[in-house]
Amino acid sequence: MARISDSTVRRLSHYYRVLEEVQAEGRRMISSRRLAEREGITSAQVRKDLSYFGSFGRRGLGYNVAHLREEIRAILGLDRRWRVALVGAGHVGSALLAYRGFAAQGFDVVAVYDRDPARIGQKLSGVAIQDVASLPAAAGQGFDIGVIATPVRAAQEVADALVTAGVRGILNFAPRKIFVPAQVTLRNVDMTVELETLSFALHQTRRRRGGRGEGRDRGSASRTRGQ
Amino acid sequence: MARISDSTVRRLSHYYRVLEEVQAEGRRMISSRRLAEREGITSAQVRKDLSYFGSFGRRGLGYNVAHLREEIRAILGLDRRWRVALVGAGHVGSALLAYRGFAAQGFDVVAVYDRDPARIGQKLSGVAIQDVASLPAAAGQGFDIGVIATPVRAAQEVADALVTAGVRGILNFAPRKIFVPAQVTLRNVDMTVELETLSFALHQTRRRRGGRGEGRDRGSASRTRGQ
DNA sequence: TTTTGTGAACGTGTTCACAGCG
DNA sequence: CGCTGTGAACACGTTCACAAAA
Repeated sequence: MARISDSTVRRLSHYYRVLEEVQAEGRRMISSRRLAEREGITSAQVRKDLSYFGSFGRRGLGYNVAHLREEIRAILGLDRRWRVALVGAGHVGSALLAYRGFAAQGFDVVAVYDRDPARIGQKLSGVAIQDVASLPAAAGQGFDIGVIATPVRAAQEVADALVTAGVRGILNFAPRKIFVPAQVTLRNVDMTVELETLSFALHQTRRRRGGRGEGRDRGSASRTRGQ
Repeated sequence: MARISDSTVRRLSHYYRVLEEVQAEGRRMISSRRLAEREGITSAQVRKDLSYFGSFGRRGLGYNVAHLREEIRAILGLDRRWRVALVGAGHVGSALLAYRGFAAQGFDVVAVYDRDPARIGQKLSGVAIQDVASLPAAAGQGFDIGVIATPVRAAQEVADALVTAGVRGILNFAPRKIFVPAQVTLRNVDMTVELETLSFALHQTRRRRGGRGEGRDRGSASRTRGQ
C-alpha cells in the first residue's frame, strides 16, 4: 500500500465522525458530495481519500453508511483497544480522563503518573496515580500509547521514560518539540500554536482593513456556512 | 505581502518559543542551523520562513536572538492584548483558564459562559460565569476571540452566537467541523483526530511488522532525537 | 570562511475531468 | 442519467544550491 498522507488520515477521522452522525439520522446511503458538504471540502477529495484503501462505493448510488463506517473504523485501527498511559494529573490530564469519548473510541487509560507527592496515591476518574519515577520500569505493562500532559520542562524527560516503558506512540500536549526514536510515532496538540496563528490571522486582517475575507481555506481555516 | 502559508505561521510560533529559551540561556546570536536543529527541521526552511517577512539576519553571523524574537512577536501580533470569551466551563474550559501561559502571551479571558444553571454565577479562575443565552447580545464587549469548549452538539450554535457577539476569530475544541462566515478565522484543536491518527500509525506499523521505521516526518510526526 | 537570502527544482497533495459502471 | 474511481493537470510547500555579504 502506498504511503498515505497525514491529511488523508486526518480527514478519514472526520469522515468517521460524520458517518456516525449520518447513521444516527437513519440514512442508509451517502454520496461523496453530501459527505464532502458536511466537512466543507470537495467530493473529489473524499473519493480520492477513500480510493487509497479500496472501492467502497457503488457507482450511481454512493456509499453504504454502515459499511463505510466499518471500513474506516478498521483502517484507523479503532476495531481494537489501546492501552494508554497518562503522565501528568493536572488540569489537562484530568480533562482528558474525564472525556468520555476517549474510552468510547477504544482508548483505555490504564495508568496515570505524576511527580507531585500530594497527588501520588490519589485516584483520578477511578485510576490510581503513581509516581512517575516508576514509569521507566513499567515495560511489562504493555502500554501502546503515552500521553504527555505535564509542564514543558518535564516533557522531553517524560517522553524518554515513555519510550523506555515501551510505548509505540506518544500524544504530546506540552507546547514544545520533543524528540523520540524513529520507530515511535509522535503527535502534538499545541494550543499555544493555534492561538498564535489565530492572533497572526486577526492581526493581518486588521492591517488589510475590511478587505476581501480571503478564501484561505487551508487546513482548518474558516469557511462560509454551507446551506 | 504575499500569502503566507499556514505551516509557515505555525513554525513561526515554534521559533518564537525556541528564541525565548535561547534568550534565557543567555545566547546573543543564533544561526538558522541551530534554530532548525532545535525544531528538527532544515535550516533552509527557517531562512525561507523568515524571508517572507524581511531580512533579519546578518550573513556570516546569524540572527540576533532578542531582535528576531521581537520581530516574530510583532509578526504574530503578540505585541498587543486580545480579549477572549470562553464558552464552556467544564474540564477543558477550566484547564484552559488555569493555563498561565495563556495570559502571558497576551490572551485575556474577559468572560466565561456556560449553559448549566448550577455553574452560572460561580467564579472560575476569578472570572464570573455568565449564562450563554446572553452571549449573542454581548456585541458591546469587544471580544476579539471566542473559545468553544462545549460538548459537540452545542458547538455550531455557540459558534453562531460568538459571531453575533462580534468575535473575529474562533478556537474550537469540539471534535466537529463548524461553519463560520468567511471573515471569521477558525482554528480547531481536535484531540480525537490526533488520537485516531496515532491509532492509524500504530496499526500500520504493526502490519508492516518490525520493518523500517519509515521516515514519515510530515507535520508533527516522529523524528530521531537530535544530537 | 561562515551564514544569509532566494530563485529554481523538486516533491507532494488537491482539483479536474472523464471513463466506467450501476 | 448519477455517482464512483482515477490518471493527469495543477498548485503549493519544501529543499537545493549558490550568489552575496559580513
